[in-house]
Amino acid sequence: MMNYKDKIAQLLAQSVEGLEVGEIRDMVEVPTDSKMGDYAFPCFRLAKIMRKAPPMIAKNIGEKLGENQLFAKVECVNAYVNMFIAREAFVEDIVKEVIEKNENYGKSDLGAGKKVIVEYSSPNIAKPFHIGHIRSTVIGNSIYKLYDCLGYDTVRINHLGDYGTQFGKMICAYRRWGNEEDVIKQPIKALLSYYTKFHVEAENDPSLDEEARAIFTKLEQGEPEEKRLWQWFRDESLKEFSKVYGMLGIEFDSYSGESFYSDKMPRFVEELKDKKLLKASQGAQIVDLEPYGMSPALITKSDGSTLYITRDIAAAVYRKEHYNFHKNLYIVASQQNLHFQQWIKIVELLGYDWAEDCVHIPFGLVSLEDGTMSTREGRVVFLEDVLNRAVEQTKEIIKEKNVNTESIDEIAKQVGIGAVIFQELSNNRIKDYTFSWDKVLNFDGETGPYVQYTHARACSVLRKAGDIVVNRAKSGEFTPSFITGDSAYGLAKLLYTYPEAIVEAAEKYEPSVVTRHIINIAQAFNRFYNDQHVLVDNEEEKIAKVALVMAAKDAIRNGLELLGIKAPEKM
RNA sequence: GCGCCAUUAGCUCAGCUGGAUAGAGUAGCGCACUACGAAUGCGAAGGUCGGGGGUUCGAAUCCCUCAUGGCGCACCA
Repeated sequence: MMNYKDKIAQLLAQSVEGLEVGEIRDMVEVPTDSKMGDYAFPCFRLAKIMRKAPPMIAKNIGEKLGENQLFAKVECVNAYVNMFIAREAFVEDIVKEVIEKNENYGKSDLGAGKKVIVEYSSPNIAKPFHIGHIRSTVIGNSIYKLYDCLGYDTVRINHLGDYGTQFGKMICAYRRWGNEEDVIKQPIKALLSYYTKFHVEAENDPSLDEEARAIFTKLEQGEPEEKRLWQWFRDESLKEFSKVYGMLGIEFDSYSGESFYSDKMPRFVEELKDKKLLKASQGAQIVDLEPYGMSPALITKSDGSTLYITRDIAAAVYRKEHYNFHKNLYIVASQQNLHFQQWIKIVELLGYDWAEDCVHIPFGLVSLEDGTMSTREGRVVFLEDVLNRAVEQTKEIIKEKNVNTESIDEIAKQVGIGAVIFQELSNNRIKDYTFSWDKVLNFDGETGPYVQYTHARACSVLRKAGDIVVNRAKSGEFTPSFITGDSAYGLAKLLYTYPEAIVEAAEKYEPSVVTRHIINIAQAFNRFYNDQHVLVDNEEEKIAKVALVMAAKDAIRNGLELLGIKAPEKM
C-alpha cells in the first residue's frame, strides 16, 4: 500500500524551494471538509522563502501537481493547493490490502525486539473490585494490545496491593471475629467486614493497632502461621478477582505485587545512603526533592519500615534487571502524579539513565452521583454488578428485537460487557467522570453496541451475498469503479488511516484514539449502507461492493479486538 | 499557601506538535422501512472554544494573567 502523504511530499518537493521533504510532509494536511479535497498544502509559510505571494505559489505548485495521475483533480484556493486523489486506484489498493491482511490489518513490526511492561489493574487484596478499578484494568489492557499489535514484546503485570500494615490488621481481625467458612464462601465480603470492624473497635482500643503492627512484623519475618493466613487471603481474593477478569477477557503474565518486592528494598536504602541522597528528618529517612520543586520523599518511617515509594523503586530496578525493558508503563490514577514524579526522579538521581523509560500514564477520577466512592461508608458500585446488569439489559433488547439466534447468552455477554468497556475507552483517559447507571446502560449513539451492530450487519450482508461472490471479492477480483461514490470512498479513506490511528493511540497511550476511529468507520459504513444497495443484480457491481463491506467488517473487528471487545456476527 | 490537571453546543465529549466556514453523539423538532439488519440513515436548529491580554499572515490549539472545579502536598497505598 502506497503512503500517500510521503508520495505527495515527494511530488511537492519538486516545486518547493528551501524545505526538506520531511518538513513538507508535516505541512501536508487533511482539509476539514472533504469537499475541499483529500489532502491540502497551505503555502503561507513559503511566502518568505520564495519571495512571492502565497496564492501565486499555490497556483504554480498546483499546476505542476495536476499533471500527475495520482490525482483526479488539483485545485488552488487562495493559498491552498487542494488535492483530490484518483479514487479508483486508491479504493482498489486499500480494499485489497485490508482483505488480504484480514486479522493482521493494522499490525506492524514497529516495535520488534523491544520489550514493554504494562502495569495495570493492581487492586488491593481483600478489598472489593469496584467501578473505580475498571479504568486501570481496561485502559491498561488496551494499551497492552496496542503495543502487542505494533510488534513489541509485552509483559502484563498486575501489581497487587498485597502488602503493608493493613494485613496485620486483617489477620488480627480475622483471629478475633472471623471464621473460615465465611471467607471461603464470600472472601472479599467477609474479609472487608473484619477489616471494617477492626477500625471501629480500634477507635476505643488502641492496643489493637499495636497487636496488628506486631502481627505484620511477624509476617515480614516469615512466621509460618501469619504467612499461611496472608497467603490464604491472597489466594481467595485473587479467585474472586479472576471472575471479573474472566468476564472482561483480561489476563496477566505476572501477579507480582508489592509483597514480591518486600525483600528487595534494603539494597536501595543502602544505595541511597551511599550516594548521599538520604537525609534524616524527624526520625524518618527522606530524599530532599526541594531543588526539583517537589516535597520530600519519605523512604523509611521513623520505626524503620519502608513505604510504597521504596517498593516502587525496588520494583523498577528489578524489572530493568529482569526484563531489560524498553518502556515500563504504569496505568495508575492521576491522584498519584506526585508519587510517580518523586520516585522516577529518585531513580534518575541514583544515576540510572533508564528512569525516563518509566512512564506514568494517569487517568481521571470516577465518582458517584452522591460523592466520591467510599467502601467503608457503603458508597460503592461493584464492577461485577455493572457488568451483570449490562448483560441483562442486552438480553432484554435482543429478545425485543427478536433476533433469531441460538446463543443469546453468549452474545448478550459480548455486547453488554463490550458496551461497558467501550464507554470506558471512548474519552480521553484524563477526564474525570461521574458514574451513572443511565449512562452505562444507554446503548444509543456512539456506543459499543452501535459499532458491534454495524459489524453484525456487515456480516449479515456477507452471509446473504453467498460464497461465490464472497470468494471472488476475497481474491481481489473486483472492479473498483463501483465503489468510488462519496459514501464508499469516505469509508475507504477511514480504512486507510486505521493503522495510523493505532500508532497514534500507542504513542499517546490513548486507546480512545482507536475507539473514535472505529466509530467513524462504523458511521461511514452505515452511511454507505443506506446510500447504496450492496446486493444488486449486476454481478460485477455486487462483488466490488461486497469487497468493501468485507474490508470494513475486518477493520471494525480488528479495532474492537484492540479495545478488548468481541465482535459478534449476529446480535 | 504551593504544585499538577480540567474548562469547547442545553447535556456528554472530539478537535490541541498553529491553517480554510470549530465537529460528533445526545435531548427536542422534521423526514426515510414492499431492497441487503431501523441497535440505522438524512435534514434543520443549536457556539463569546471559561474571562482578559500577548505572539503570529493566521490561535480552540503557543505564552502571560485571572476565574471556576478536581486532585495532590511526610510516616496509607
